[in-house]
Amino acid sequence: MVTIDDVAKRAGLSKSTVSRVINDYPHVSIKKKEKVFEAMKELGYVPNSSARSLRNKKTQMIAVLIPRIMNPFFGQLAESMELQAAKHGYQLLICQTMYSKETELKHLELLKMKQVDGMILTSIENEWDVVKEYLSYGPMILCNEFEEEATIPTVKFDQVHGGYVATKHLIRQGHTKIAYCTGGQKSNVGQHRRRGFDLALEEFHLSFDERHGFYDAFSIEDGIRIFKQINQMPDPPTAVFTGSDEVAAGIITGAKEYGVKVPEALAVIGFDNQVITKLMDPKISTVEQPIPFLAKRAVEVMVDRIHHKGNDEEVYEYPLELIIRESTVSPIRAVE
Amino acid sequence: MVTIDDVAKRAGLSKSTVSRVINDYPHVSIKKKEKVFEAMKELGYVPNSSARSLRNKKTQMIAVLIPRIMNPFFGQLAESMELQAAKHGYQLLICQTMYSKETELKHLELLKMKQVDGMILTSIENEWDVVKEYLSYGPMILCNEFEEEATIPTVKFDQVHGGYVATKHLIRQGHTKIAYCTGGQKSNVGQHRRRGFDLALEEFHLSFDERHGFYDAFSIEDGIRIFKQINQMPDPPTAVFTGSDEVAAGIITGAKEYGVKVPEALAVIGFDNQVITKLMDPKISTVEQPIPFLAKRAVEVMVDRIHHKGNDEEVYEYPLELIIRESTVSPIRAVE
DNA sequence: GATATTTTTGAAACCGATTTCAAAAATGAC
DNA sequence: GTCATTTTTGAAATCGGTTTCAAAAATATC
Repeated sequence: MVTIDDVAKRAGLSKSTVSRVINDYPHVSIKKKEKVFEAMKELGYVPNSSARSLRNKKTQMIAVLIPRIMNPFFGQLAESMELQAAKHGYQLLICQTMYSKETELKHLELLKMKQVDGMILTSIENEWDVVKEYLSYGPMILCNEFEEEATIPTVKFDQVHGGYVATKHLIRQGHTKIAYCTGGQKSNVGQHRRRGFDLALEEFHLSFDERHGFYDAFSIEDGIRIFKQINQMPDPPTAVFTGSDEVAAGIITGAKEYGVKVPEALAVIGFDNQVITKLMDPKISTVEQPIPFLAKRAVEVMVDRIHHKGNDEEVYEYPLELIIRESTVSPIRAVE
Repeated sequence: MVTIDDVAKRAGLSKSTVSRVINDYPHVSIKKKEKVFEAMKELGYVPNSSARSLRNKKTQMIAVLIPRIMNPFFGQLAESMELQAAKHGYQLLICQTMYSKETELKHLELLKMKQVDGMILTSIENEWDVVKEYLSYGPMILCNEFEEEATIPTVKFDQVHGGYVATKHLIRQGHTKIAYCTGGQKSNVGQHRRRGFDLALEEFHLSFDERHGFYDAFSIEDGIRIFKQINQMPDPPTAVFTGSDEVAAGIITGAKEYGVKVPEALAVIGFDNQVITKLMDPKISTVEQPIPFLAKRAVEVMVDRIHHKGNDEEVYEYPLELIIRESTVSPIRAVE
């Protein structure tokens, strides 16, 4: 392995000088600088990153905690963040919690070990009181998920508004019995969406039938299962608000199997605006979350915090936009 | 920051002894061992990972090069690898090349810098002659993609067979004019699939019309575009072999738009067996690649190579399985 | 040309762990 | 209790960089 000492010897200089050249410090004569470059090239020298990290107390790595890569929302978030991090000279360490508290805690240790310069949390499995203990070990920010009482930078979507516009759209289509169907009702993201949902109902003086609440919906399979439950109800809902496009796709798939027409007999709205919304028949109405913007800002804020710029009270909120397609628009039922 | 010296001082011992306890070395009396554990706990000590890496010359990190996370095939591969790597005590550094030669080269430097203990290549953008130069800097293996002349461990699918069974299936359904529609014809994965495709045609004494070859198909949009091209042909194919489920989904979506019936007027077969195949109407016939097995073996081989176990000639090949659904099975056309 | 000032350079300390080597302590054999 | 052997322990070297500090060299000032 070629070390800085080898380069120094070859160039006939001290390693201090070589180090200065590597880091582009001033006070090195052009002659010697060239000698160093020549020696580096001849030997194919590249600085050892562990040694650099140890001395600089910076690893140039940022960890991002996501539930799992194959969740399209988090996958896209991770992809965008990786590209953005690279632009800032950082590696992104993608850590999957797989929805497990223990796994999340294990990943949080990375901050203690100084293996990463900072940590971006996109979901939280443990109680905030547990997670916040790690704040003293390095910069942490929230992205997507959030905590009311957390005093760390937060980059999020306006989930209340997202839940509100989606629900209002369903109501405007003439629906009064709307099912609510999401995963992780514990999360604040989920709670805010629910608040938006409730807000819309209130505005139109509608009430919610608790039997129409499903809080374990994550996947396509969950959507299919839930459709079956809905289909057996004596007084079924005529519309479903879902927390993800996958769940919406599942419900539509289930409906097709049982010959229930979407949107005529059952309107379904998704969330995220994943590609699948444009492929399903009918195309799925949904709420778009501008993920790349969120990712970009999150990485920027993280990099700032690593360099002690910005402050812990920063909160950035991005708007969500309703996208109307076919799965909610029934000519029979339309009010306006 | 709490260091091993702080722990040593607190326990009234030397850091050598503390280090022995941390690494569970023998020859430490039970009494002192307990003292060390107590001190570590009181101080909340965790070893600094950069320091460890520098001294051990091991970072416990493996890099995996993939084109991009949002490509479902590579996303699933990355997800499976991450979980498997964690089991072996390794972090997985997911590096997206975004199909760029330069980005790939930049990531390869990680091996030079000793930032990772090894590298798994799942796709190759540069010429192999360029890539192989990095072999001297650390262990590298191929997973999914492969190179005939490469002398490094390879974990792959039997793509020839995959292309063959899919094509044979189409032929058996009575098709004689089959379009071929993939991305990256440069890759060996693609070439082997094509070989399987050609093999099946030969077997049934069919010829291939070069106007039915599309080699720039990666995404759903590409599929839609290609359908339009096919639809305008004077003598169009009656079946399409595609390199991914997304492209197949795109073609089907395009066909729907133009009122062309799948599979009656156009049979379409996908590749990968992604969830989308079960959601589309018609459900997409496809070739399943057992990604988790591939990922598991790749990580195992990588870990072995890091510990100088195994050898560079290892090649593991996994079979691909045809999955027949609706997009290729037309009652009108069936031969058998 | 002597002196003051600035620029350039290298020796040595340092980052936080692991490992070697030799000394100290404990144990065993008689 | 003495000597040989084994176990336990710590001082110091090491990994490969960066940074400090002081000395050397170059330049400026008069």
